[in-house]
Amino acid sequence: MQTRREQILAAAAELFARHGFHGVGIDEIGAAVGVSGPALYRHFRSKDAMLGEMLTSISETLLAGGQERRDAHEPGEVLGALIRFHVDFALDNPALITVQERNLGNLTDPDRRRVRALQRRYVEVWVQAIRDTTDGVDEPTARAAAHAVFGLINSTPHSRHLGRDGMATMLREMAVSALAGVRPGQQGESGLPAVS
Amino acid sequence: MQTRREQILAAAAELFARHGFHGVGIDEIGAAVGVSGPALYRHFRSKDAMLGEMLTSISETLLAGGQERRDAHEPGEVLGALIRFHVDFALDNPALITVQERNLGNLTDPDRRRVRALQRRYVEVWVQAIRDTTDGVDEPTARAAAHAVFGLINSTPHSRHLGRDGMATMLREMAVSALAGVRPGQQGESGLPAVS
DNA sequence: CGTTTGGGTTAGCGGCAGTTAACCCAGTTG
DNA sequence: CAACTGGGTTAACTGCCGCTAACCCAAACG
Repeated sequence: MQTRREQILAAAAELFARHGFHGVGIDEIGAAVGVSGPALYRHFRSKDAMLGEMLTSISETLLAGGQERRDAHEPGEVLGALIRFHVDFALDNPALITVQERNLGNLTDPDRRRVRALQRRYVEVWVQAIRDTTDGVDEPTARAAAHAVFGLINSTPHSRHLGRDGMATMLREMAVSALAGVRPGQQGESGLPAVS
Repeated sequence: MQTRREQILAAAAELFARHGFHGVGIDEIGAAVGVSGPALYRHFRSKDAMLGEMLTSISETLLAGGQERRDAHEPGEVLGALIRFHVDFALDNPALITVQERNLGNLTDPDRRRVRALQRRYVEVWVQAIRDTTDGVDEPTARAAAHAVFGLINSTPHSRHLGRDGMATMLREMAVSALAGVRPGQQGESGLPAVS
């Protein structure tokens, strides 16, 4: 059973994922849990706060899961465990994954800082695992590779053709292969610097 | 040199990518091109129309590029060409990629249908190329794999650590490896059916 | 040289969305 | 059993946002 807050957050996540943060009204969220409109203010200080809590809790869950995998496995096994973990999370929480990807920009400034910090630490776990697995790969490359694999795994919500388990196996194998394709060596420094 | 419409669309794309469609006001878009507010209505019928034209033109560009690659290469070479093409497009138009990923849901109904149709055809080109390369792989799997690779390549805007060319090489290699990791065979039918 | 036209301006309207106010009412609880 | 409290309701305020109106003005053009 879920507490009311969780119930609301789940419904809101679904809606935010589909229509974007600003595309969803307070009344719709209320309607989705059977109460109408301003009743939500008994549970959350504001709409922004809902998104804030949602994204913070996702990031915390990911970070905690990542650290756990890192601490519970031999260095050579960590990356595989991380992949399994992330694939499962993405497949079981497609709405959350979508919201986290799309709506970082709609967070309030302090919330965004918090979430960014958590995400950075999660990525760091991956970076370490990647560098432990394929040695010789520099840190920026490992970070970029991690982001690329997140993109691959998080593509899940956009293609629900295979069953949940078929999808899981395919994503795991693709992720493993993709990371195996990351070459150590040249820093790749040749293009223009970032714009932003 | 760009026509005014293109200039506006480019600015709008940048803003939509950062703050989401509903997070950007008409006035901000105007300000971004040096005119203020309702001047945009000399060039577009509505804000919705701007997004519509933006996404339609992206999808058309992708589809055209995909078909071109398919027609200009031996069957065995098509997939590689598609990868190069898509990687280049994503790296050179990060804002557009972001908007296309995030804001499909904010399109007007007819526009969304149009864009979806174009996207489907683009995906179909990939599916064909994948099945021609790794034979034995069924269509749903190929489609899911295509989406996964899009996710991988489109992760670009979120990680600008390497230079443009370093990023390009890495993404190409990861994409190739990821697709090489797609096994033919079992249909993966074991999970729950899609929710939506 | 008058006039059409493309592109711009500011003022203002109408609607909607987030939030607050005021009120209500079941349970629990001393 | 009175009183508190948690969770709900509807009405109303306020500010923003998309869009239209009305007006302006340079340059092209017959």
